[in-house]
Amino acid sequence: MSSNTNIDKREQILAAAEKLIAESGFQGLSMQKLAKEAGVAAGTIYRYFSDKEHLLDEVRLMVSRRIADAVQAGVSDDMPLKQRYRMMWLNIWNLAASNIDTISNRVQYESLPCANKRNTRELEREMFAQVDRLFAEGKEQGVFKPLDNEILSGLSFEASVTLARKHALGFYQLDDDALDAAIEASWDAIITH
Amino acid sequence: MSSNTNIDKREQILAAAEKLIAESGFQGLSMQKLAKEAGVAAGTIYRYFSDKEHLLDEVRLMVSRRIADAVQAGVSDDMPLKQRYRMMWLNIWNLAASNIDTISNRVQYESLPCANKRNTRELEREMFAQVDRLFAEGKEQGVFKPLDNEILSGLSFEASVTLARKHALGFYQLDDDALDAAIEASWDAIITH
Amino acid sequence: MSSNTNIDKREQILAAAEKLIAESGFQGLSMQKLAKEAGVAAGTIYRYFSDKEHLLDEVRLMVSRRIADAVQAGVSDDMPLKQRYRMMWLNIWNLAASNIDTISNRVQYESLPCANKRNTRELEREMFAQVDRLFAEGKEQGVFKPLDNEILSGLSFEASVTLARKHALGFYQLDDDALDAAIEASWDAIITH
Amino acid sequence: MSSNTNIDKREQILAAAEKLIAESGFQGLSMQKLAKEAGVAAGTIYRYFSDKEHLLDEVRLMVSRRIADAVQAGVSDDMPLKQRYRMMWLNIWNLAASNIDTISNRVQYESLPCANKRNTRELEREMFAQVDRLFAEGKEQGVFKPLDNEILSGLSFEASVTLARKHALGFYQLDDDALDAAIEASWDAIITH
DNA sequence: TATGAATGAGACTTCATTCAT
DNA sequence: TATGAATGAAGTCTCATTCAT
Repeated sequence: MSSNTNIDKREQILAAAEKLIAESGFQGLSMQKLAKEAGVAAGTIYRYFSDKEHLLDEVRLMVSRRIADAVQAGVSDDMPLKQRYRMMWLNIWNLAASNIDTISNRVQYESLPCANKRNTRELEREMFAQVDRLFAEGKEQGVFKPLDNEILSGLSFEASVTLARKHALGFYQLDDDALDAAIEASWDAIITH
Repeated sequence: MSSNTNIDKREQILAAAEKLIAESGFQGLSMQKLAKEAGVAAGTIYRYFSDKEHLLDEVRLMVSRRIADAVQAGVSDDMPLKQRYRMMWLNIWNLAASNIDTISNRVQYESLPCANKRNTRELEREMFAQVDRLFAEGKEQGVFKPLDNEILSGLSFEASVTLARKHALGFYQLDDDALDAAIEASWDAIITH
Repeated sequence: MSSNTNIDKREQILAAAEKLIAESGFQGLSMQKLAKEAGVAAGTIYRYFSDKEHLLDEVRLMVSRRIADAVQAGVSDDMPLKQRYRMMWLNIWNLAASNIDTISNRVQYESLPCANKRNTRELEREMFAQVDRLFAEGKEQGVFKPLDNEILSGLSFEASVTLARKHALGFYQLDDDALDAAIEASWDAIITH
Repeated sequence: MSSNTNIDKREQILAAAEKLIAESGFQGLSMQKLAKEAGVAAGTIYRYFSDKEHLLDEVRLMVSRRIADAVQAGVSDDMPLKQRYRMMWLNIWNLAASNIDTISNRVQYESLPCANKRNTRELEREMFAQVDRLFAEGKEQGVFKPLDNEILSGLSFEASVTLARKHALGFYQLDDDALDAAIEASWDAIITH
């Protein structure tokens, strides 16, 4: 019982943190507000996280994990390349649509000092394994250009993120046809012609 | 001499602000630190900017302007489309190389509340007029896909930004050939096939 | 012990505030100085009062309550009118003598914006119920002039306040006979002749 | 010409100060706002007043002088006592009606540290010479009670001030009859019976 | 004499963190 | 282990005053 309670408290705090960040950004997150939202005392937070920076690291990791799961949802290695690509692209896009806060704060998460810690980066790498496998396989088959995975990603999926963010912020509207055209265009960027 | 002392001081403050933001992000920018870095008293800042928010607006505008100038440097409308595209792409890339701070914090600037003020957005639109003309002309000639300029930009130049940032952060190394390949790849994204 | 620690701290702060205001007026009251005088940290004040304005409201209320209690001390409705009047008049006078700070700053308290809030005024009305009853009864009996209570008060007790203040500030000296004469004179103002 | 200009500037500053104080109280008076309102540079104020405190002293004196003039307006020593009394009482009352700011800020002026400087007090004494003569004459004739002038004033004219202030602040309404009754009542306070 | 840009101390307030309970 | 009152450094911003022009 008690061991579960601990885990729950930790999760409670992380969940509350994510919620508050989504609502009011990082500047809006104070430890007292967090304590209140999580339903614990301020001092309790410090039993699970050494300090605010550590807490933020963990929040970021949690969010990355959720994004990774969402992006790779429904994708399996035996699907055709193009189908996998479209699926992940749309997963990213829909993530933005259904969960604007998360995506719109992604840049905030990326701006955090911890984002560059080697440890954190490796973890994220692992989480996006499916993406890596897609690129590796595509290059092996000669479908994709022989470029570093990071670059292929920057040319394709990052466009999805960028476009989704601008879309969420209301820079423009996209109908289904235009969305499809954007997917095809980003596909053009990484395939050989 | 005396007539542009004011202007100088304003510039001093803006330059110092940009430097500090580049070094430690927005959270790291306090008015006291800024005053010290700019070599003025804290109160002096308030002669030129009504409050911190206004200051940040202006920093953002200055950075946007610098980026716009740098991106469009050397580009003229009578060059061939491809040459213009490569030039701007490389301008972005080199901007990141020579001025890591500016580019690496671009996302932070975009997260600022003011980034969505209509006024600010229109100004940025004007600044990137050359980019808009490139896309317009390319679509007219049937070279580019018939997509919204914002989307074409997201598919091509934003990739440059993304790749340059990751490169600057040391995620990977790129030799000249790989760089050239990346440019060609992003070009593939926007042209008709 | 622990249950009334909070109350104590609140009282500490209010008492310190009253003292500092008495010493140096409202302009002299800074939150830092108050914290020091109260023996707490600056931030602690904000656990008990949302901001300076709220603090000042509460100080005012406390002072009003103390004055009301002191003024009406020992007075009961079954005493003769004149005796009640003299008692209250002297209570005011003695309050000034024993507690110069409080009385000498009464005008300052009255200048506070909160002094005109309906809520606050009603409270004060209740506190001076004894005074109101005195005037009501006196008018009923035909002893007092048929004037509004506020006006009767302005003609009689306010004179006590005014004279006590000037006396406390050293404008003049008053022996017991003169004091008695002043009471009788103010009594003359409100009775029918 | 130049000597007049100096005087003008000084007056300009004092007038602007009074206006701003009437509008927003003492807390609202900053030297920069004052400079702007007076149409001079901030530094200029310091050519005429050694510091803010000195400036406030002078403002207070000016206001006292204006009040003294207003109070004694139309009163001459050859009028009957009662007429003089009524005239001055009404002068005070009307001053409050026509110039609420001045009267309502009187308490603020009285709270100023300088209000107790001997120098200032003597000056005010002189200004209210007419009042002093009224009381002296009245006592000589046996009409007034043989009390100190300060006390007679506290029993009579101060009531006028108090009532006028509360009236101006909206504590109650007074018609002409009630006003007349109040004057008579305060007269009762100081005459022998 | 007049200016007004510059100063920097100090105002109010927030908040990450600690520690006695 | 959990609490939450207390802390005090640091934040943004104001303003009386000075001084080079």
